[in-house]
Amino acid sequence: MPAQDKPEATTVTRPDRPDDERYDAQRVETKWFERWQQDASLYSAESDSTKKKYYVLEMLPYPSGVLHMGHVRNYAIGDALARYMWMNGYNVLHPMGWDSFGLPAENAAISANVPPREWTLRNIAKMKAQMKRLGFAYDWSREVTTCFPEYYRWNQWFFLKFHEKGLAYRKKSKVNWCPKCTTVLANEQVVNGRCWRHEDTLVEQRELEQWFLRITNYSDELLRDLDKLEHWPEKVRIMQRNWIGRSEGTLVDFKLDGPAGPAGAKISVFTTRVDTIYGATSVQLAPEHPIVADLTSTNSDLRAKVDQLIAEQRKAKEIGDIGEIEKHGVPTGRYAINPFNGEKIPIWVANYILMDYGTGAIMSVPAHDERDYEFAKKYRLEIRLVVLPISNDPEETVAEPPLPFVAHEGVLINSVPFSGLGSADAIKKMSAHAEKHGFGKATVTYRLKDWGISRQRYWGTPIPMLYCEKDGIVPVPEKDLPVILPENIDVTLTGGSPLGRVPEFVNTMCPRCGGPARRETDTMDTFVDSSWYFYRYTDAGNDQAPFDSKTIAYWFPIDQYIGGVEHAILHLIYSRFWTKVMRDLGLIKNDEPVGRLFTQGMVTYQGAAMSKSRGNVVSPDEMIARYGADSARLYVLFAAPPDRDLDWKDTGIEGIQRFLGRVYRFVVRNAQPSHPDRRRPVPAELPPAARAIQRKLHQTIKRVSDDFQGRWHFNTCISAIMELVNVLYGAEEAITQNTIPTPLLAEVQRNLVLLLAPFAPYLAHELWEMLGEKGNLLKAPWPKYDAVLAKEEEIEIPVQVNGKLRGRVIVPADSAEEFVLTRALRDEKVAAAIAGKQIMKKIYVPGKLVNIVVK
RNA sequence: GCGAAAGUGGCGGAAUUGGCAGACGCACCAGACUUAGGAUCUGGCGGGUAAAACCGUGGGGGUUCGAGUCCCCCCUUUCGCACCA
Repeated sequence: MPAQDKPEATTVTRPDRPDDERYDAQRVETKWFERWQQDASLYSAESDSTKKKYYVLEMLPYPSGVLHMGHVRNYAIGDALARYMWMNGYNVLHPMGWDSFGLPAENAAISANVPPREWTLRNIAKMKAQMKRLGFAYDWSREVTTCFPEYYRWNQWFFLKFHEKGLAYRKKSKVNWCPKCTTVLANEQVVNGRCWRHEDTLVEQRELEQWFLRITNYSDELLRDLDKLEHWPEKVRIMQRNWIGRSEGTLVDFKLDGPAGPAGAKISVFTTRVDTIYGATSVQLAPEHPIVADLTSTNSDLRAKVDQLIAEQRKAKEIGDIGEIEKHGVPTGRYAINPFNGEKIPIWVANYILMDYGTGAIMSVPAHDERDYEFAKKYRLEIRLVVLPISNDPEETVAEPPLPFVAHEGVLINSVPFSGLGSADAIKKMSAHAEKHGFGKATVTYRLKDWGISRQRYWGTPIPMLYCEKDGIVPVPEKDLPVILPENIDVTLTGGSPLGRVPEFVNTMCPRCGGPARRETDTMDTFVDSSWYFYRYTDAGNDQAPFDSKTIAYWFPIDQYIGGVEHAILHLIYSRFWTKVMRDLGLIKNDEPVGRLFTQGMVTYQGAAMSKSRGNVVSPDEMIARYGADSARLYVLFAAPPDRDLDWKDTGIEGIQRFLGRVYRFVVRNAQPSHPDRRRPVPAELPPAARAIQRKLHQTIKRVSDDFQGRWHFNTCISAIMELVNVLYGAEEAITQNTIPTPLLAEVQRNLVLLLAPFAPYLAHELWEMLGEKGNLLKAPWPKYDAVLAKEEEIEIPVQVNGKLRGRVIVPADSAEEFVLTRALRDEKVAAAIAGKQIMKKIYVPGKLVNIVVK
């Protein structure tokens, strides 16, 4: 509207932009938030659907009470994918739940005097409200809350099944104890000798009776099936492979020379290089090896030295660098007999031998092992060469290799009757020999140990076991499940399992003999809860079974699982184990729970992980209040590719807000919801300005669609949409002059909204309505691009001379090589660059570039 | 020590298959509109030069008509593993 048409402008304060063109995120988001609230089944997965299914899952959070930006990023990725799949016609399962057992609730009870259940439920309510406000499309009818008896009774049920199959057992052993958690930890929960929740707290070793799950029965399968997980990040697979730590080798028994103590008369040694056994010049024991106790029982001087070694090992573990420890050892004065050659070799105790790997004893072969070499040098032990490098030339006499010679390919010497054999061959034959003579065998060891699940804490699933004086350990009968976690108990006292102080809980009756029995008072590790929760989503209300097998067959495996890499070992290996056990129980058919895994990067602020103690926490609530949920979501997707770490910048989100404002304004200005032509086909012949818009539109649809299918670089998707919007703004003049046909203008706006829908659902819904569209945008069909329309008619070809850019020519896209080269040579700057020189070669890369090589 | 990933303007990042390095955004600069601008729009924005030339993807070498991209060596950062016998 021309300025002279509004004479009152001098007196009235008037924004340049009418209010209805300004994007008010709060107004729009509140409006849709309220509408979405009213439809509880909006995001429900269909049961008995004939559609193709898509199960997209984000790792369920611990209900700490507040979402952080890492959550927002995780869920924004999943939500975009879920919405994209809905728009592509899939039956999408996109659930959410709460990993709601665990220590923080108990600690809150102690510090704030709020019962754990109350504290937890309050937090869940807060976080759920935040999730809803962020517009995440979850099927809340399937919500799983692990601290509810409806859920944890199935933990107990599974435990009984595991127990029946011999996969749950009780044993006394050294276990990891965190003094701050005042409970036991699984091996997976110990990081560099410290508690995974308390970086500053050293884990102690305690001897306790504990329940274990026999994950080691599945070591091999867990390892083998990693190869099937081709859509998992290589990094995670490597971490799991390392954790399982499979190692092939040979067990060899060395007889103890002289009198034996209670620990026995032989020392079993594990080695991967039995081919070097003729070079063994000592046996080295871990300081905590049981035989060491025998050997030192009459020698207090030696005992003191061994204790010193134990202390050194502990200290090194505490510092977290057992690898750096100075090698130390003491001779015991006793000898062991090498069963291969009958040789007597000295027994030492050394601080670099670990009790928890292999057998806690090794044969020391200084000539062929770096550590043994270092040790032997230090203590002047014999170094005997028994393997030579393979020579390529059989005539050549092989020189002695530099020591230690650790290559795995070699030829045995000094090892009659095995001399002359190659190492690999020798290992097989010598293992067989040991087995035949009863002093050893080929074997496989794993680093993976059974999963200790007992926790001496209150806020967890009670382990459904009883102790009867007469019948011993008795499982709670299935019909008596769930064993309810008592409420209103005082968890503030310390020392022992809190449940042990609740007589009503502890004292019960033995189901076998009717006599008095005591309940198990430990609770389960919370990783039990998260090992199978995603199965429960498929049938969350089932009170007859954990789930329905047929429904699982439809939904599993999970198509896309998204979460932080910090669970690469813990949660993800336990989940795989649980799946395999459930399969063997006949409950499910799939071998693996997760088809595709995506690990998103961390969200940092000022270069560091956000944490309350650092005071660098960016609050999603504050971002929503300032910029709106769409902006916050779009920004976390735009600022970096999702697999990379993202450093939060407040100015960045402002740019996103501006962009959404531009989109909004464009549609407000150009929407023609009741124009009769808006649904008509776009004419085949278009003026150049219109054709440019059409071309850009189809290019953008292609780019965004391709990224969803492929590499998930949502940052570039969003860039592409920004480019489209920039083109539209560039065409504003053409639009006001009516050069852009209405069908095209309507189509480009519809598609723009559709492209934005997975990322910025609030704005997209608002604009969808503004465009006069009646159908639900959530399931509106994803736009298709036309490759022909996306193609440029004319392209600009850069022309290089000797690889340097000298000019450009504009040619029709389908020009022949001949034509392009002719035009290139005719270019002024190019002609100047080759003047007086001889053309050696002319290269034309179709549609890309020309390079003229001259001399 | 072993393994993996990464290193590109002032910043986040793009360049998907060996083919115009710096898309898109932030910051900054200029202009327009304005009583005003922390709104909006338009333009500029690797270094260098009057303009060119020229130089630029951690460093060095190589392959190629052509290298951010492939190969070799080295440096740095992050992550994982770490006396695993």
